[in-house]
Amino acid sequence: MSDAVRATIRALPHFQGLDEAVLERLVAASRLVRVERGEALVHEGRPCAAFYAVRRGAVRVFRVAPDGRTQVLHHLGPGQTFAEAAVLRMGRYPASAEATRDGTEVVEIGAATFLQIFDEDRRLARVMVASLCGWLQRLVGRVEELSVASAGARLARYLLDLPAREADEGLELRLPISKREVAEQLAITPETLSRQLRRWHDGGVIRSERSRIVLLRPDTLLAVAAES
Amino acid sequence: MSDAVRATIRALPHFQGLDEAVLERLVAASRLVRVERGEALVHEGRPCAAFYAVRRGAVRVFRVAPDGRTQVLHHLGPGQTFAEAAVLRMGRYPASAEATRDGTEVVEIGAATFLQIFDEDRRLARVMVASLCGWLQRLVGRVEELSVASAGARLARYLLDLPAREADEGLELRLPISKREVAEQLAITPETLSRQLRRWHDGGVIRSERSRIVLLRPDTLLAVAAES
DNA sequence: CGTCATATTGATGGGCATCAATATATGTGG
DNA sequence: CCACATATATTGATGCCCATCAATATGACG
Repeated sequence: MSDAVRATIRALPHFQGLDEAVLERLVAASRLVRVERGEALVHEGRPCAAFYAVRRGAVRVFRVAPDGRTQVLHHLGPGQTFAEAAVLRMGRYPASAEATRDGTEVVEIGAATFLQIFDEDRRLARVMVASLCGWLQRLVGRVEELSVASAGARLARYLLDLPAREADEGLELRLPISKREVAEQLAITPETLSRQLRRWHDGGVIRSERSRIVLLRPDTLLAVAAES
Repeated sequence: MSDAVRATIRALPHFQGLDEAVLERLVAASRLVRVERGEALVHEGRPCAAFYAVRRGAVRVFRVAPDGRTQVLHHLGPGQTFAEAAVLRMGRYPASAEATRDGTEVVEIGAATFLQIFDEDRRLARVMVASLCGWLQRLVGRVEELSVASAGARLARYLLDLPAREADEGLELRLPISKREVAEQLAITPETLSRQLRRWHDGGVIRSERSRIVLLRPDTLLAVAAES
């Protein structure tokens, strides 16, 4: 039980190079939370008391626009963290998060202890800052993408960024999330995604069956990703 | 000369509450840079050696897509800073920046000294982290905006966020940058911006002459900003 | 096997970019 | 001060991308 928390925390990039005693304080301030698909972890606007590391399953971070439509900011998998920024700022959560898989487990790291250690240990400050900068760069990339890239280009980039392995006919990869979720993350509709895949399929660029996709001509996708 | 640097640095939110001696070290590590419109300050991909605070004029931060199109990430005015994230990460600049006014002055703050002080002074760490979180939240807002909001809604939000003053007929405001630049920042074309303003003008929502705009019915704009 | 979420496919329309032409500033040198 | 050059702004015509609505298909799972 507590071992699971300990293992997750020790594996986080944020906490590399910290003393044993400090790590144990963090472990003591944390707890394992298990949620089912659709269950909320944090609510936009609520005062924040912790940040989270995903241990199993998947989590999506999203905002709800005034008119009720939701925009997914990130899909997170095991080993990834969220809401550090809110904790450091000691404010309210700027977005909501919920599990998208049954049996999702996250480690909840208490804000108070964390902030205390942040003030004591210089290394933590540096590593946390690096982590925040990583988020910044990812977001900058998304802003650029959303404003200049077409739906096809965004999808091409997404596919090319997935882990793939060599196969007879080309690069073989698996969608780690459902197509609906992929569409959400790329800010397109599932219909558009489906049509785009079919166009590439008909053009002999990919071979697609269910969540398994083989890139027959990755160079063509690279061209699409670069274009428009 | 050095007084200008000193005044700018002392006024930055990043450096509030620091000791005199520390501030002077920062001043010593900084220099005033004067550039004309269109001159570059930092280049995407170059190793970073400093971050910047705008003292006079205006600066735009942008990225260039593979196909040559540029996307403006931010327009910055006096008192605002950029590239802190790159410095803290000690990497390369993730975007380019250039002046958009003649006679623009920025204070260049050397990375080495800054990082040294960052490690020594806990307050600086906290304030810098807060600053980074601010950038994060702004970017999150832009991602949301770009993916769910229409061009009209984005423009409405932009206008409503500008400083305005009461006038006889409504709220009077001035565009701080050219309409072309506004369009760039909102990721729309100047034509679309022009047409949208005209539609509101014809509808009696605004009165627009050159860069001066009077919001006759701000509530209508609020509704547009909330919608779609 | 029935139920429900996910996926696919078609038809339609609107928003916004693109191309093109003109107007209006803004600035420069004679 | 005017003529010219250049950037910015406006307006129109056209078309495409993509969302929306709707229907069906194909899973997943009790």
